[in-house]
Amino acid sequence: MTQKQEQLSKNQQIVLNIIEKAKGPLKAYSILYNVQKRGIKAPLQVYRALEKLIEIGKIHKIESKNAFIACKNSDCEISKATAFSICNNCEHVKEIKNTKLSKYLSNFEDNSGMKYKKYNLEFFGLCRDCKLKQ
Amino acid sequence: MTQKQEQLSKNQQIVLNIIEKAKGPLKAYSILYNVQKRGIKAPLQVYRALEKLIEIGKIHKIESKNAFIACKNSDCEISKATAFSICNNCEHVKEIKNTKLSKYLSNFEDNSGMKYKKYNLEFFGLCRDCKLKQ
DNA sequence: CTTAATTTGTTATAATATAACGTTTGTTAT
DNA sequence: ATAACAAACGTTATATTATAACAAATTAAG
Repeated sequence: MTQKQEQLSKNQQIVLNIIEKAKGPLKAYSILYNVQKRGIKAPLQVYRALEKLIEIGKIHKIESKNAFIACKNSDCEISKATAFSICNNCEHVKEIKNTKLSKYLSNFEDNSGMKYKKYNLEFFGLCRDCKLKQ
Repeated sequence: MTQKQEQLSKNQQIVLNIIEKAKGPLKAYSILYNVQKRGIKAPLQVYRALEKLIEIGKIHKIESKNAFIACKNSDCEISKATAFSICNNCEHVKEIKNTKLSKYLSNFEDNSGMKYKKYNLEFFGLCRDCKLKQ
């Protein structure tokens, strides 16, 4: 077994647990509220944990929502290529796991010849449930 | 001539002018500072103009930077499909105009069958200048 | 004109995020 | 084991980004 086990610190583990248990993306201050019973008292403690967790690819930030979600893409150890679908109605967010898409985007080059190491894509629309309810 | 000329209000015009003259994306409070000589005094006046300008597709928000940039894509009247390249070093931001890319993304469907009306894509890397300087 | 809708001006405040500082804990090399 | 260094922690204060609420002024449409 060559699986490199990332050793998380206490606060990082607490914050990650909350995010992984959540049904959708969580906002920083909502995380803070949730972890106060576990000893984390200040925003900065949360933000520092979030920063680290993003860095190692355990979570992602949904930029359009300023919210944080656990990575479901087990094979993106350090996640530089992210894509999400976001329902405009119920706000449900799902990480998109699509090899064709990620290959397409990872290999994309614009006319300036600039090659990209990282991208974030956010799709917006209505999820199936919300489409039916309309 | 069926060109629908959007009639902007005074504040909207002021804010748009600043953004169009800028070399890169501007932050809301930087815009505020820049337009105070023209009578706009409060953040809300700026944010309201920004909201409208985004709605009609004159500007876009760069989510990862909380900054606003003029739309260079003259044919996306109401811009629901945006893509940007962002240099991690010099922070230069450029709107990507690439028909293949926008077609690919506009037609993208994930396995849930969800179809998207809107997307925002932000690529990160080193622009040519910064790559050479490294 | 007058009614409705939009935009404005203003004050206050909410929500999101980081600076700066010193302390503690964990890792690595001797 | 311990010195030296790096990473994480705790804490206070503050910076940055964004919206609520309300009344007045302006503009568009019938």
